[in-house]
Amino acid sequence: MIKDDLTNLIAQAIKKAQRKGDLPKFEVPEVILEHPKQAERGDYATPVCLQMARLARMAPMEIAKQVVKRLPRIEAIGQVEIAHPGYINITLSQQWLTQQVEDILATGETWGNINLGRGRKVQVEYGSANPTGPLHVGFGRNVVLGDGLANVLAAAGYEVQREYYVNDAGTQMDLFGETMYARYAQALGRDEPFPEGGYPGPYIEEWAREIAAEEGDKYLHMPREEALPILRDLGLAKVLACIREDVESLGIYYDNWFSERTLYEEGYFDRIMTLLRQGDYLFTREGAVWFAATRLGADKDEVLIRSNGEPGYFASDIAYHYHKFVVRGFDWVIDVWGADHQGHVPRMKAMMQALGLDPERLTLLIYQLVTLKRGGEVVRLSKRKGEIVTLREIIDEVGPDAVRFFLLSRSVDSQMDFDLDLAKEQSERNPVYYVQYAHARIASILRYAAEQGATAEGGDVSLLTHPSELALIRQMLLLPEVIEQAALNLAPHHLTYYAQDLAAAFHVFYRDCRVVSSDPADAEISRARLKLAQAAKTVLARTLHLMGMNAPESM
RNA sequence: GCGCCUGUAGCUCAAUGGACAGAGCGGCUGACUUCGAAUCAGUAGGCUGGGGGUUCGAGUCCCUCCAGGCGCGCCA
Repeated sequence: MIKDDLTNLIAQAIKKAQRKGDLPKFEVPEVILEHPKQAERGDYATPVCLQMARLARMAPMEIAKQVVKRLPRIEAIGQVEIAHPGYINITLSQQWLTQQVEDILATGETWGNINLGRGRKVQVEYGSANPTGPLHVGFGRNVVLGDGLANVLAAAGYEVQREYYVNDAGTQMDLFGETMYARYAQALGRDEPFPEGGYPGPYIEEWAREIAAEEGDKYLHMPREEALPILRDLGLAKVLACIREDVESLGIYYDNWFSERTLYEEGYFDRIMTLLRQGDYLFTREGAVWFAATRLGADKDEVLIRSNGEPGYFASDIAYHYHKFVVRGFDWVIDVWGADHQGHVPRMKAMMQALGLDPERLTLLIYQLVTLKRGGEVVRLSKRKGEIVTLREIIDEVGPDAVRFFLLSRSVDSQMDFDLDLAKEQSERNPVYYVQYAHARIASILRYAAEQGATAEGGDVSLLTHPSELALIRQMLLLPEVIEQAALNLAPHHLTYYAQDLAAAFHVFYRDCRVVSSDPADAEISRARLKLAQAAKTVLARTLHLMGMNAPESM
């Protein structure tokens, strides 16, 4: 990536100036390259000479002179300027810029990839809701964020695994089983009472009716204790199929669905308990077994085995993460959590230490919760009453691409409002369609060109000299940097802004530059512009795909 | 009370400690007789919640106050 090249060249120039005695010896700070807000100042700028002023005890302008003197003029560098109070501004050469179009065309859909991850194995776990019903709308942000991040990390050179954690053990699962049993019995006409605290909602009744239709009434003829786990698992299969369908309608496909129950069946729970006991991290209080998280800096201790003998969720979490790191060997694990789980982060970090693992290898990515609105009014949800809005409803109402774009478009730290009416109302003129329109428009131009017998074959990209052409190329070249920024900061929302900028750059190019012309005199520039349009289509499609959206040929 | 997050244009939100704080929507004014007007151009709109501090330089870091969200269970 050109940015890295320039960064290295500047750092080398500084060191060379030091060796030659033009600058005093001091430790060179990290060279930061940024994009100046004013285009006249060039493509890249660095304030590094300002930072070095104190170290060198020289005026920043003078330092900059010495650095620029030692900066090799590679082909990509067009102009280098020193600006008050000590910035170095670099403008890319036009020749090099236009050549990048060929580069993009040759590389294709993988263009923009970088090697930040160096093949390290990272797991992104997201969407892991309790499998007791369809995905709630609140989990929309979770899966969109997790999947978008996974895409970004894959593009940044990590080996990524996408995982869904199936919470198929524990008391809430038993309660779900009792609910299924009651609904199943009711579906077959028996007057079975609804369990205390059971799961309301029409979908469970529907699954129970399906099971009754598929399996008949045989489970009513066996003891309730025997029928419960069977119906629980039949129901679980229905829920998981439903959840899978929900996420797949957003274009999300998991690599692995990991069952919590297997942690117990395959002995990992026992193993971590042994480990924790050996580390002296366990103690008993009031009949329960606790994890001494406060000994490792957490604010509270946590129950592992409740006084009724049942392991709590945290025990599973420890075994689960032991499995992720020790058994499966992930270098890095990212769990995507809503802000309502934020308080557990210190105990997760304590757990890593207790397992002898570097806490840095576990990232808990916390996003703030979504407020659902309809026409400016907050939609109040009551899980207890079964008044939930499902993710499915939102997808059906707004469309999968718009759901992904909107939910991805805010930083994780931003509490966001999702106004359904607004999302639909804007459907003509919202950024989702703005970006997709640009792609469809290019596709249309390329189709038109083909009809007219115009071809990019043999096009000379060095003819691309119009400011709008160069601006479009510059915008395309930013994708690797956007991917890097999104990967480093775990902030895939940058993609949504970049996509709009890229689309805008194309629309401006379209306004200013005729691609397919009937004038024979334009044949040469037309071929070059077809190359540019093709390249822009590639980069736009890539960006849309990174966001999990479709790149339509027409709309 | 304690912890985490947030407060930026009328609304929804961007901005790796760097130069004059940006975008979309909404408002106003313009542009389709050759490639898609779901587009483009122009314009109005800000003491970045208040106050201190660190820094050559702060929307960004620290302290404090105010306001909002989420936690603080032998639920997950």
